[in-house]
Amino acid sequence: MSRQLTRDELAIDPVELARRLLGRVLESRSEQGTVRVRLAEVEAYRGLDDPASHCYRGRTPRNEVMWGPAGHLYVYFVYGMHFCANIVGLTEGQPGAVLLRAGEVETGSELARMRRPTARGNGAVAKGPAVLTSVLGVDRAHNGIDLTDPDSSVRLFDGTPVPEERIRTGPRVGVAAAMDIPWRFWIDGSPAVGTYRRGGRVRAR
DNA sequence: TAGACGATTGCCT
DNA sequence: GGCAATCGTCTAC
Repeated sequence: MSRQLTRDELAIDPVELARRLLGRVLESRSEQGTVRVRLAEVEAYRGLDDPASHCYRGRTPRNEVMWGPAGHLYVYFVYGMHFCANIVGLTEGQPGAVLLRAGEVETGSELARMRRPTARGNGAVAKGPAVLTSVLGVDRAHNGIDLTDPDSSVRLFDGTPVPEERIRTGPRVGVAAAMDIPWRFWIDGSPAVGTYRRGGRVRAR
């Protein structure tokens, strides 16, 4: 069993944190069972100087968690039907977080498939931020949860390290602002990482 | 208080 | 590859 990460290890710049989170294992426990996902794709959002970040326009009730201590989970609702999960980085008073985009299901693939029967990748991978949250069973109720607390239902473990040469970086996905900033990190060759889609969604209708 | 829109996904052509 | 679904959050008035 691998070691649970400490708050000190997560209280760093989100860009550096994003790189370090690759290969880490996120575990969610519930009455249904346990699902463990090895993170394969993440994106950094650094508060005040990043126009794509939820914190760019200041502190609001929604982004409150991002302003708090590192190692907590920031979950938000998007597009009227999906949840996305972030891990808060930096220290208190300095907003910033890392969006969890995709991962490989290590434990509980049956439960994962049950939670997301139509998901791409048949339960072995969680490809996409909203797929990742539903596979883990994470929703609004998990907003603000402490990933470094041994008693939490969602916890973060050190997993297996990723060799530097397998880490790739590129522009963030689906954000219209600051598209040129290469703050997306992924593990090269991971089955959980999809093809790149340009940011700046064209509005339908 | 009304209106615009979003860190997405999956169905349909 | 195109685009609809769907609603919480934020901004402007």
